[in-house]
Amino acid sequence: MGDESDRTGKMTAALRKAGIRVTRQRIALLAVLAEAVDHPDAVELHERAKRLEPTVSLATVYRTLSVLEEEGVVHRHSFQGGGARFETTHEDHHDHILDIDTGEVIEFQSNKIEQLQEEIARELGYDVVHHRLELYCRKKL
Amino acid sequence: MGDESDRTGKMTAALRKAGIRVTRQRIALLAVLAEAVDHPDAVELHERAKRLEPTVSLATVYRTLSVLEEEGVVHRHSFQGGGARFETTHEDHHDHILDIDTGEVIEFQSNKIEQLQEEIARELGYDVVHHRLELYCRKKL
DNA sequence: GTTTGTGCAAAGCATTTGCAGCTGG
DNA sequence: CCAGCTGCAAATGCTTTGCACAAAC
Repeated sequence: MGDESDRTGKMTAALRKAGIRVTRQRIALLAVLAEAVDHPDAVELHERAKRLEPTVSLATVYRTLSVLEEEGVVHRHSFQGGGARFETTHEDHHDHILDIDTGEVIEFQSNKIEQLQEEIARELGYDVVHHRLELYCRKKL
Repeated sequence: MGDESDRTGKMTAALRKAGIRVTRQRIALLAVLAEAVDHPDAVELHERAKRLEPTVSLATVYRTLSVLEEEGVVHRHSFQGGGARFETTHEDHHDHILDIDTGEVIEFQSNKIEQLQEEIARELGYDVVHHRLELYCRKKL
């Protein structure tokens, strides 16, 4: 709980820093994002936020998510099937495993793969600006 | 030219095999796909196909692409920004580099990365069914 | 002749936007 | 106060679909 309000605090601070007004709707969304351990989509975030602040509209959820994304506070993922899903940015970069059957998202991290990517791009005359790596998987029996 | 009609031939064969009728519109689309070296989207494919067969509609392009995808004849890619882009399936599996500035697509292949992916999934109790790896890059100076 | 494919226009879906009113600083 | 938000509803962009006609086999 301490952690959670810390994160919310950091987020509101980020809003303030960006010269952006701190409204009831935005606070609600930030709280929801802070406590989310899954990777919810906009509709899901909207539903959760409405429980804290019934006046939030889906349009505002989208607008706020875009602002937060620009500020680097959240990441937007466009996995296969359905709409975008969001997560709060955390320290370490990571990629995702998606459980095909359940839709569950598992995070992982591989420096080796990262290095190989850079290497491949370099050999072809490119610099990697960002990448997308998703493993669509099924649980082993 | 021989190669190209070979590929078209293989594709029509694939249609026949799937018990699907071979129509003028589908032949046009197949020809366009066979000669495409880039990764065109549906609208672009529609425009090219219309040059061969003016009666093709965009709806049919989409419908045919879905059939071809199910038959494993083409692959659909959903890169960031804009709609889906298509390419004919070729022997070797590969991933993509996307030039952020030009939209150009470069293919590459890395067994090492592939192996690492399997390894990571296995350790977490998963089998990789398929994956998506895209490097969004900028040309080095 | 059936059965399947086609064009057209309308519908779907996720997301964005214009606008008149509300509200934070 | 007044710029910056907000909800609402309408608009967007890509893709799919219902339907009556056309064309494969």
